[in-house]
Amino acid sequence: MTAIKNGRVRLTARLGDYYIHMKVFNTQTRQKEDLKPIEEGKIRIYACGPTVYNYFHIGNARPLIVFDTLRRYLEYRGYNVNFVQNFTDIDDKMIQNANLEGVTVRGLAEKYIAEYFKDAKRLNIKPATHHPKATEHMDDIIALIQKLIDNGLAYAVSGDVYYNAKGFKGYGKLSGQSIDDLETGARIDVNEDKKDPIDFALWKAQKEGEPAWESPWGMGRPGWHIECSAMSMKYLGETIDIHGGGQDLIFPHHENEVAQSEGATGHDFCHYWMHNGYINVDNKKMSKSLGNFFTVRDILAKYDGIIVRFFMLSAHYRSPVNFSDGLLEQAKSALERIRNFKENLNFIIETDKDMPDMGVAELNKAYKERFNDAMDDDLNTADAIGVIFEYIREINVRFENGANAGEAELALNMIDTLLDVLGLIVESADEIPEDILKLVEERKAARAEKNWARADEIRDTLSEKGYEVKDTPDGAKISRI
RNA sequence: GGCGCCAUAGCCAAGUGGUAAGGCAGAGGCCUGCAAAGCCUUUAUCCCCAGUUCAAGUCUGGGUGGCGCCUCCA
Repeated sequence: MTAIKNGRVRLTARLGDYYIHMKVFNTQTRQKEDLKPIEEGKIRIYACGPTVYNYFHIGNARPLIVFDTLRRYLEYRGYNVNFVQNFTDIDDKMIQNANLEGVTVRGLAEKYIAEYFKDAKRLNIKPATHHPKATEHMDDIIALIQKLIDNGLAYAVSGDVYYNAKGFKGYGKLSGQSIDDLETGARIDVNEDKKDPIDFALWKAQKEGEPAWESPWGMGRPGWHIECSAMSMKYLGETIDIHGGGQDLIFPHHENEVAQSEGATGHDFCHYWMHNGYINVDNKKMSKSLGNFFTVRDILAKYDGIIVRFFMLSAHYRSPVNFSDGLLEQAKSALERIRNFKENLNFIIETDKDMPDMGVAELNKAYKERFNDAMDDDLNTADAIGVIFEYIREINVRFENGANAGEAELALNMIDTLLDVLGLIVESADEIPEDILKLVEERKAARAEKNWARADEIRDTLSEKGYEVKDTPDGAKISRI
């Protein structure tokens, strides 16, 4: 199969019965690689979800939006995507905030999981195929820890269980660190029970007043990393295609997941590691510990979720992006152009002029290919958005003097399809109420008599009622503001 | 100290070694009763210095500036 881009012919490799176009940047190899699914036509993705101890912030929103977009794109390309995103509902912060809010850890989790779905919906993030919770998978977690002990990669010490990092020969391969370097940089751990400073906890013995579960090592709770290994394996099998998350999870979280999963199964845990860049504020990483973060909830009070989503997708997912009100304003204006385009198309459909076809079908094909090429190139959403705007101009030029409804419908379907892949909902015009239509008619009469004062007066009235009227050679166009 | 990332117009941003997409903002114009939308024109010695090459924003080396991971964090 060939694809023509910039006048040059690009050859794509044939793999099995599929033509695999997509390349993704793999953190482990630090290069773009062809995405070859384990199972033809299917993709298994695990993305680390939020710890549900508070509303999620704009930094958390980035991986949610990025991997939701990846999932949407793969589905659009015909893959069956099994997308798993966990909720961490037990850890130190959960316990701390539950105490602060005077609720149980479970109550805290329930509250913020519900709030998560509200915010996610406004960002147009689809629910994952599965949303497993750590506290509901204790048996799986415990079994996995036991297996690591049996494999000689973990040891129990007075109710705690630690992973013997040096026992896993691949330790450090994801983050590109050698064990020795890690050890040099490791902080002195107060815990004397660890055999080595780089060992990490798989199970933590219960402390006074903390929630705990029964285990072969006594009452306790899982360490930070083990839940992802256990739940990934349960829902996606021992080897997955893609694992996603923020760059700050590469070490230690994902490195430890590799050690846990591969230490237990003896084979590859994940083929492609995809990590998104940070959201910065004033060029500094936004983080919970620095306290310079904005919750999505706060931002949504001022900006539509789709504006936030567009803002995120307007840069490549691996680049750091600065966050500010000014940039959201720019995103808002850019979306306005798309909205106008759709409104103009709807108007053309209503008007339905008797005009010859203008080659929209061919145009759609060409632009869809360019859009796909952009997305195939490591999910280059910024480039894909550029393609959408170029398409908009191209159609605007061709439809300068109107078009037949069929052509406009083709264009509308095209733009809706592409926007949907990116998860960008741009609302079409609602039904216009009778009283508004009457005013529009009245204004039309006034204009025919060149009674501009009256025409402008009606336009103001319409504006107050939330409608905007635009005059075109083919009549007045009315839309909601 | 170890590992790594980034630097493209006023702002945001894409860019496969062959001569700078797109969006926002600004200026001028077309259209228009006015307005809006749309269209056209316009705004870049691609951080600096060397090198490789017929050709470098793109590759190599060296600077400068900014940032991150190695510790809870997306």
